[in-house]
Amino acid sequence: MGRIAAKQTYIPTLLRLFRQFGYEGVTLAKISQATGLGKASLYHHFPGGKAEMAAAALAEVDLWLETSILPILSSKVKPIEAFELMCQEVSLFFNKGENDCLWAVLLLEQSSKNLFDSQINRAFSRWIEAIANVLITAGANEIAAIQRGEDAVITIQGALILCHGLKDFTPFQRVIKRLPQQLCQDI
Amino acid sequence: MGRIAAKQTYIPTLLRLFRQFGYEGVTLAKISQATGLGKASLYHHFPGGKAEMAAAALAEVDLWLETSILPILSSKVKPIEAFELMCQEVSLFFNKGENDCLWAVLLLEQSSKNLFDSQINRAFSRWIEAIANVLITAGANEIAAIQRGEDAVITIQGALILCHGLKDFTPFQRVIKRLPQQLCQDI
DNA sequence: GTCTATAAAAAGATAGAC
DNA sequence: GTCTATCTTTTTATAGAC
Repeated sequence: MGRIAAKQTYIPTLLRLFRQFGYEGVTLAKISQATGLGKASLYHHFPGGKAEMAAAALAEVDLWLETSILPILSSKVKPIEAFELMCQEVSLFFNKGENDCLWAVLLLEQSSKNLFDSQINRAFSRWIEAIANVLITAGANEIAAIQRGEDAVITIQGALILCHGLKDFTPFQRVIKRLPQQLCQDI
Repeated sequence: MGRIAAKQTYIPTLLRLFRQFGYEGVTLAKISQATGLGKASLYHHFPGGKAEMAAAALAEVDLWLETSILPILSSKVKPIEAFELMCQEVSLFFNKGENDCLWAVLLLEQSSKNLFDSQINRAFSRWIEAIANVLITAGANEIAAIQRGEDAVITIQGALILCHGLKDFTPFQRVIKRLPQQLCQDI
């Protein structure tokens, strides 16, 4: 197995660990146990150490956005249908609200050097812009469209936080179900 | 200065550190530097170590909820006025969106033992219930009222995340301004 | 490509003087 | 109540055998 393919094998585990415990909360011991690899082997695949492992997890989320979300929003279907497909993917990715969002985890930690901030900034911006473009194409005012894109991200991120606080994931499912209509309201 | 009074002196600093870096991201070295106290002195005030220091910071947020938010929602003013006062306090506490929320930070970290989960759960529940009670008193349906309370928390938490991602705090101010009307809509 | 062993640094915590 | 010094454990990271 080539090095790139080998790395791919461990990335879902890395993503799970970093979004669950945060950057500082993940230790090489935890990673070693979760992957079944010794520490030295981890450094073979990720010479940059923990920072490179977290970067790989973050890249996986970027890839999800690029391949599972943005294409839907660039397709020619009606806005309401695009948003329904988007919400379906979101619900799947976050396991109906039970998964944390790696973006939020890394942002809130503000770990020493803000290693990942610009990458996360770009991801948020691209998502918001893609939602706004759907609405603009449908005739919406540009400023209102961008605000709705922001509202969508706010709703998703806020619902994930609330649900983890309440240990009740029904609010996430409720707001996700409402979101497509909300985004198209009065457009 | 008595021990309790002395502790009080350092709590704002502790709150700032823990909400900025998270539980795992805060080190005793950082606390020592930020407070100007040596490590041993910190243990004099907080024999329970880092966990007790984080608990003190969290208690400060609880106190804010109890003294600055819940009384407003128990007062006899009109719902729209109560929510406007609430949002004013929220904006102040989070410095117009620039401060992180300690609840969110600690929740997302899921640090080993979930030390603070039940406390945060109770805080969210109390806040939601207080908002719902305002609306129920004004004649709203109970289930709808609770959902609006959830929506308020979702909006606040989500906006804080988004703003930190975008490094732009205007969305927080926008949704906070809109929130009172939104909560009273069609009630 | 994985391992054992080990180093080097950082972090949490304590003892005891003042 | 604060300090210096020290201890213990954890964590990151590397060397080198297989």
